Amino acid sequence: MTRAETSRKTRHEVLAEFRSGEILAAARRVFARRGYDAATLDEVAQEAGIAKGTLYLYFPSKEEIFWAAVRERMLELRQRAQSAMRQAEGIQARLRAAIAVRGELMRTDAEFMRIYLTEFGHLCAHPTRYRKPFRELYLAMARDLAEVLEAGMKSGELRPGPPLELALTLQFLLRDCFTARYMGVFADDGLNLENFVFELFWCGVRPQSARPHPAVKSAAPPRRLQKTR
Amino acid sequence: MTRAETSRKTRHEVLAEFRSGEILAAARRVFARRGYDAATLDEVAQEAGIAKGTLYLYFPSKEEIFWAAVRERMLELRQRAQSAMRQAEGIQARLRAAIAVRGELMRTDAEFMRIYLTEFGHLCAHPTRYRKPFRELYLAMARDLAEVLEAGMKSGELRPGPPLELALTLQFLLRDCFTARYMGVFADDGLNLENFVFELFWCGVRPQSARPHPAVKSAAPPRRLQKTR
DNA sequence: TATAAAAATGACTCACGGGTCAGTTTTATG
DNA sequence: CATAAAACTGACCCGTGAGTCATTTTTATA
Repeated sequence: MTRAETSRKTRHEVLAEFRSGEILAAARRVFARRGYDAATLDEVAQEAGIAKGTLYLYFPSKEEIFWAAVRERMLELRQRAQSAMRQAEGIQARLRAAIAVRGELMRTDAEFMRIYLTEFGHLCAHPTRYRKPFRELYLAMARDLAEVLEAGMKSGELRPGPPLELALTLQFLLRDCFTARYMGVFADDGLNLENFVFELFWCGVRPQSARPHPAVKSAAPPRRLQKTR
Repeated sequence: MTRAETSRKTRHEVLAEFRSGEILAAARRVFARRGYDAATLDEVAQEAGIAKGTLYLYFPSKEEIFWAAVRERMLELRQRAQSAMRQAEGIQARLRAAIAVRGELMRTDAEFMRIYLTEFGHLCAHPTRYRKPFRELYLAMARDLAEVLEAGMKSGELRPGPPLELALTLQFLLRDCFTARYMGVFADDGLNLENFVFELFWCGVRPQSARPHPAVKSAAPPRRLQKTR
């Protein structure tokens, strides 16, 4: 076997990869619509335009399909966040970059977002085969952030605190605020979510100057409590 | 029918209420262990020490049992939070009181906490019969908090900002941090969760004095990144 | 104690969906 | 084109669990 042959993917492998990708995309749509438990593999197969049996040529079980669909996106997210943070300079810019990458994903991949938002609790808490790898990936992203925070604390740009816990907190805030926006609880306009989260994380709510919370457009007065919607 | 008769509960009603309570408590234990979907009514009945058919004398469906079990505790939580906030004086004390009440529930009712943490996403997002009332109750609690925040903004104790969004954010933070603690991701010692959340919400992470983040015990140095556990 | 009403029971039904596999179609090869 | 291998199909199998109801047990009453 030549070098070229070992490094190049065979026609079969390329096709298999393509098909897997299609299946995972279809799966994300269905899991987003129904949630993990209510989703059926019949529906996933239909969505992917193949027969149910074919799913089992590419994946061994429903659980594996789900986890593969989620992992794919999480790995991408981590990659992008890492490189965005590396490119930025200074603690503020790095945090904003990390936030922006997550915001970007939320905006562009509604299916993944919905899965992430609704299944997060189960992903973390219930003893499925994929709980451990999920936690590890989630924690790894938090650790990437925590390194930035820790560097900021050393340089004096941040006040000292527990870096990993603060990093997790920031990840939580982002997920939650996007959930809330998605659910229609957060105002749809006049509130830049990424800015809102950054500002809160950075400054908190107490008054330190006459400057208003920058999440509010200066034109608009502080919003009044809104009715349920 | 005399006045006394209309206001007093009959023996039958008292017993029925007691039995319902037992069922809901058993249901909370089972839903906490298994999650909504994996929980079976056979197990709930066994846990309650009754036959499955008996469940249906008190509740019409699995969904209703679940929602009744959750609602009961959420209503209690709201009551307690309201009265705690009313008793406290000043914005700081009121926020701390609201946090303390939630922390207290998390500490004393592990079953409810686990349900709340793991099913939150589904509760919010999926079109079940109980989604709307759940959202309303959750939002109502946020609005209670938001009123306090808004008063603080008017009095200048807080910088201006969107009150409902900030209130929701605080609720999110609390749930998430308790989830993290519960999952063993947050440090088990040296980190007072209620204090940590309050401080972050109040001050953010940027340096404003030499004072370290009070969430860290002064004796302990800032914690290093920890390995997955 | 006799008897009727209320409460409780648990075996049963039935729809559902994950997973299988014998049979069919497509593709690769000589 | 012939033939074998690979890919795909979907009807079927089977465990599961929500919800039912004929029967039994308990309670209230006269």
